[in-house]
Amino acid sequence: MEELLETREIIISSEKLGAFCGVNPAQVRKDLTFFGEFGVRGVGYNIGNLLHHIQKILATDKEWHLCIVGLGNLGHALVENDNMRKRGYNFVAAFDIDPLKIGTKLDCGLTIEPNSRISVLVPKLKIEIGVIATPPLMAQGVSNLLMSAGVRGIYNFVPVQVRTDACCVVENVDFTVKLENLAYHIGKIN
Amino acid sequence: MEELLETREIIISSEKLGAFCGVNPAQVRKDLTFFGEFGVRGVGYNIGNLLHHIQKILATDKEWHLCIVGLGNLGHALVENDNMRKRGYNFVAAFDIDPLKIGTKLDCGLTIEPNSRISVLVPKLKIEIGVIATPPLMAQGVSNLLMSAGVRGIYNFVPVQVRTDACCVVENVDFTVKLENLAYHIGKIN
DNA sequence: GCCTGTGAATCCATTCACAGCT
DNA sequence: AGCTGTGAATGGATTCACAGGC
Repeated sequence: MEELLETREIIISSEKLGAFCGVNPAQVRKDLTFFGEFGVRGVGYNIGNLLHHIQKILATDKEWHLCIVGLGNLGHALVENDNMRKRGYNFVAAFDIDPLKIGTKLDCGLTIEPNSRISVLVPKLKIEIGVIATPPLMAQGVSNLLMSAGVRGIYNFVPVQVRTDACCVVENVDFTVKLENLAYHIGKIN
Repeated sequence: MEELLETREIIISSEKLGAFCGVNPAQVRKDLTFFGEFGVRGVGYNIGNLLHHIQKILATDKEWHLCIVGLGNLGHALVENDNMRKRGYNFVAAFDIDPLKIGTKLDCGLTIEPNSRISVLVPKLKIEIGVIATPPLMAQGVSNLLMSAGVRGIYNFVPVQVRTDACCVVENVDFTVKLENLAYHIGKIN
C-alpha cells in the first residue's frame, strides 16, 4: 500500500486499487464504505488520505508495545525481525526462564529478563501484546502470566491451543497449516 | 486430531467432532462426505479410520522432503522445529550464500550447502518443497533457482511477493498480518 | 433410538448495475 | 464524462431437517 505513495499519482480509482491487489473494484468500494466514505464521486480516492484512514482503522497509526517470551531460535528471529518494527510493532521486553539466557543482551538492544518480571514489566512498559515462543508445556502458564499482567492480545507461536478470558484476543500460528495446503495442492496436480 | 486417538474412545459423532474444533456438526458431515463416506449411520465415525482417510486426503500420509534456503534466526528456527518433522515434513537440505555459514553442521544433522548446489541437490534428494527465509532482495532469485531445480511448492517467509510459474504453488507467510488482526480487535474493544 | 448422508432452506459475501455527485 | 456509494441480484457456503441405515 505504501508503495502507491511512491508513484506520482495523488488520486486512485477503485478500479486500479482492485487491479493492484487482485480484487473486484466493487469489492474495494464496499469494503471501504463499511468504515466510512473516503472517496469522491466522479474522481476517486486520495491515496495519502486513504492510507491515513486505513492506518487508523487497523490501528497501525500508533506504535504497539510487544514482548517476547521464550528466546529459542524462533524467539530470536521474531525480536530481530525488522519487518515488524517497520510497521509499528516494537518489542520492548524479552523474557525467558533459562538462567543462562537471562541477562544476555540481544542485537536489538533488549536484555533478557526472567519470566518472573512479566507481572511488573508488562504494566510498566505498557505492553499490549505478548508474543509466545516457548516450549509447548509452558505456553498456557506464560499466557496466564501475561493476561493477569494486563496484556490485551497474545500472539501464539506454540503448537498448542491456549485458553484465555474474553478480554484477551489470541492469534495462533501453526507453520504446518500452510504446509498442508501446499502438500494438498501438490498432491492434486500429479 | 491425533489427540483424539489418545482418548479411550474408538467412535466419535459429528456432534462431538464439531464441538471439538468449533464448527457445526452438519458442516463436519458435509465436508467429510465431499471426499467419501467414512461414517456409519446411527453410530458415528471410527476415529482411527477417519484419521487415516484424512491423512490420505491431505497427503500427510507420506513423508515430504523440504529444504531451507537462508539460515538466519528464522531459518534455524524452522529447520530445528520438530513440530514439522512430527507431521511428516522433513528438511533434507539447507542452503545459504554466506561463506562463514557454508559447511557448518546444524543441530538437526544437516550441513549448510552453498546456494549453487540447489540445482543438483533438489532433484537428487527429491525435494518437493522449498522454504525460503532469505533477505528480501534474494527471495525472487532463490525461488527461480528452486523452481528450475524442480521444486513443486514454495513456502515463503520473506515479506516480498514471489512470482512463480503455474507448476509451482506458493504460500506466503507474513507475521504482521495476524498482528494487524490483533491490533484491530484490541483497538475495537476499548 | 441414534447418527450419518443429503436435498432444501437460509445466510452471507461477492458482483452487478445504476443513481447521484463533481 | 467519470467514479463513488449502494440497493438488488447472484452464487457459494453454512445450516436445517429429515430420510435412510444401524
